Amino acid sequence: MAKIKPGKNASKKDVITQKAAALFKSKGFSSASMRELAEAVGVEAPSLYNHIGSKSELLQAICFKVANAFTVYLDATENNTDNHATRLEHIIRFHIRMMLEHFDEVYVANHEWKHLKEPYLSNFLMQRRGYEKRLISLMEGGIAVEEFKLTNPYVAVLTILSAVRGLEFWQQHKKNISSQVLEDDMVNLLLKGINK
Amino acid sequence: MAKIKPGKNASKKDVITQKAAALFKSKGFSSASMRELAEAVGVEAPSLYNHIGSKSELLQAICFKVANAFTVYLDATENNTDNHATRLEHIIRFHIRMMLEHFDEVYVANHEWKHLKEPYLSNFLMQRRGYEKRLISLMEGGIAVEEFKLTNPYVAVLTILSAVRGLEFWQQHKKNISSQVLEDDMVNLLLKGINK
DNA sequence: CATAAAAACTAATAAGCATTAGTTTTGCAG
DNA sequence: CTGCAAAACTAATGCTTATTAGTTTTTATG
Repeated sequence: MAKIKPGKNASKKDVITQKAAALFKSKGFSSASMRELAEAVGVEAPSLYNHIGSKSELLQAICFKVANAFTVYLDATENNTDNHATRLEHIIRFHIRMMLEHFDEVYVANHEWKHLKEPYLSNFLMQRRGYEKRLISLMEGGIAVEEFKLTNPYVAVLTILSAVRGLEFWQQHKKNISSQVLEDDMVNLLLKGINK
Repeated sequence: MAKIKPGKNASKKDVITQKAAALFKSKGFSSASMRELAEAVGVEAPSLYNHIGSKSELLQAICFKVANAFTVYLDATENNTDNHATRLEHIIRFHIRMMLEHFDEVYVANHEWKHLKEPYLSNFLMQRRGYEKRLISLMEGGIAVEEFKLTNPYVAVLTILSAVRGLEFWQQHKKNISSQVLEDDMVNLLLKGINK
């Protein structure tokens, strides 16, 4: 039978990982079986193991790809000289676009990280916690120079991250409202509430 | 061996359901086993079936208990004569308190509803969709009478619901910040952004 | 104290799971 | 066109799962 044909830029492993993200999203990591994944890929289950190490490894790849993307963007943001409000806006817009453009993977990283095995679970949580702390620092800095309203920075960061995460529910209505309008509307809503 | 002792107001089934909510929250529905649940209850796994019908039934009970609580509160809210902003504030506060006081069950309803079986899955989604629509109507009404800023009502409702849902991440910091402060801060943040 | 129901127990079933072993097919390099 | 490595296949293993059956213990009632 025919081999899995890799796309132009995607290795076979990448194809499997992408299908896994879609499957883990729709059924959850634990309920998703390797047989189902194999069927989505167009192959028998044991054949997958010519390309990947284990089911867990797929979850790891997805979660850390997402986590690293956010970390890298935040690194870049911290190294520029925009004011706090502008930097925050860029970060929010990046979150929204990640949500819209890499929906399956972001969804899985947000929902299924619990099933990571040690030491990956701890690593993931540490990275996530570090990310939050850096956002909180940005918020505190903006409050200190009076770019943002005086408010609990934890609550503010939570509210913003959670609101953006909520886009996972909006996927269904995608057709009724353009991505750009959605992005602008949500950014406005969040910033006009926090900007002084 | 001793039977499960029901509390003053809680039947044995209620005890099992509460333990199930905690377990489903921490491990996810699919990964949680009836053996683990039995251990948490203090009994052997097959003994659970003297009180419940199946694992699925537990998930149904949890999800619909939560869904019904929200629906009942919204019914009451729609029958009073407060203005739109006040009604919205009450609803937000109710969501926050549900989140803080019935954390396990709300978390499970939010995260594990996917594993409901038909026809319960469809029922749940219909009820949820109906709830969202009623909130959107409230938002549209408030926009029409200029109590709320002119904005996409879908995005506004999404943002509010998602922000409140995000409290599931804040559980850890509970000790550092009182429930009342958290509630007030979050309500302020959400309303000052939406109120004209 | 006797009796009956409720609820616990142990043992067993059947299905599904990720993964490994061993073999055959495919496709590219020389 | 030959040979080798990559990747597919089939078959099998061992484990875990929810749930049922059948039996014994506990609890409440008269």
